[in-house]
Amino acid sequence: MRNKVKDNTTEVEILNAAKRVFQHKGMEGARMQEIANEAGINKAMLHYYYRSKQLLFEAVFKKAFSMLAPQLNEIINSDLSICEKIRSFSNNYISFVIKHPYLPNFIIQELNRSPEFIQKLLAEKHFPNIKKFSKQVNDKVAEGIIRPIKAEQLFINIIALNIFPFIGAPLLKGFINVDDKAYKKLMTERKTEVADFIINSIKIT
Amino acid sequence: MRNKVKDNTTEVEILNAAKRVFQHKGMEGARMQEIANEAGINKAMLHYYYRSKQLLFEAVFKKAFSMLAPQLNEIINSDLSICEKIRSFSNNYISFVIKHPYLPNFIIQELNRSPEFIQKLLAEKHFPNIKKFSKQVNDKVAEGIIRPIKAEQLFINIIALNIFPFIGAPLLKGFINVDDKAYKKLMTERKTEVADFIINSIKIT
DNA sequence: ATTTTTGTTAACCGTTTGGTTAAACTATTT
DNA sequence: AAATAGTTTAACCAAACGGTTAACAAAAAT
Repeated sequence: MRNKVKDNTTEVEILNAAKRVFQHKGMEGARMQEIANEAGINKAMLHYYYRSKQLLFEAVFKKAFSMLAPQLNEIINSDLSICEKIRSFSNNYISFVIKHPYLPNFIIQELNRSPEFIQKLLAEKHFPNIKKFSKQVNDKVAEGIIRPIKAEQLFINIIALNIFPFIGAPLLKGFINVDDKAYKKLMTERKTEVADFIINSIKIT
Repeated sequence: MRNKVKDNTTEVEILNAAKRVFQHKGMEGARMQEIANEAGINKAMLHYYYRSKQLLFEAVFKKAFSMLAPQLNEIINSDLSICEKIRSFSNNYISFVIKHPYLPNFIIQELNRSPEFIQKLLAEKHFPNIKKFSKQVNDKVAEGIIRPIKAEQLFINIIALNIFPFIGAPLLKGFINVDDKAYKKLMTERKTEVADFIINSIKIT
């Protein structure tokens, strides 16, 4: 029937250009004309392929979110031990975000702008659920393997220690007074540092 | 000469209205007309008192930042012990942010939008410097009182654990699947939970 | 070969935006 | 009470915005 080897470079090129512009400037700050320029095509094409700014934005957002979701799933639904989960997630996540430094801030910022959006995500894909991780933590606490802590609080701590340094980079760079290069080195150290910090806190010696 | 009891309620009212609108919608999302409506006055007054959107925004931003800076200073330049600093800061900061939940995200978001802005802040006020805290940590590590950790990493961890749960609230609420009330309860618990978590990690038993 | 569909562009459109202006109103000074 | 300075408003403006249109070019289908 339809030959699916259609020339889709334009559609993809738009999405990539939109990704770059949206991640730097956010939904409100981004301009359709700028995205068109970035993609090297006419502005009307954006509407031809994605109808509206809102829909183009959602396409970009969902793609960005789908790049992070699997990693978060790992911490929740793998069969590793708690400590292994923490080491694995911290290492993988930080390595990933060093390569895509605008991603976390983009997602967090836009979720704050329209918090109802999370409902859409929660409905569409089988959204990660914390239950398994929760049970695992509660069991280990009961067994006396790790210090008493609510699973929710531990989860928040893991996410916070991994994600925040990238979102708060401008602020933190100012406070600890380092340039981009030195800051990036700190982030690289955190691949193991974060896991050690968490495990030191929860492990009973 | 000039009677300085001038009726400044308009100027102040504008700033408060601008604060509300900017903190909810950000610089790009905020509309001058909306700020005027929020303040219950004519739009021209905004320009009469603050000349431009940019200057009005900067006034709001600096005021917001000046509400947080002293608390960050506490962790850096007080004479408390490290553990006392952590307990005091976590308790005070979280209590404060529960009352002003939009503040951290507002500041982080806008610093990411224009990271050069931090230079302005760094120049104007005597910006907090991490040196004293840094020395304190290095000394205690050398004395064997706390586990080996870079002062910068510990500082980042403290900030991350305290600030992120508010910035990442929409995301975290989705993941751990709780409503606003339950989430707020978690935040209240964190007033002590965060400090315990950190101190457990660094204290040598 | 020619009709139909798909892809692309320049020009255009109505609305919204931040910002201005000139006049009116309200104190305060003289 | 006249003049002056400060405050507030409605009306206005040019530029920028997201989005549309109509004409056209390239492929595909007939």
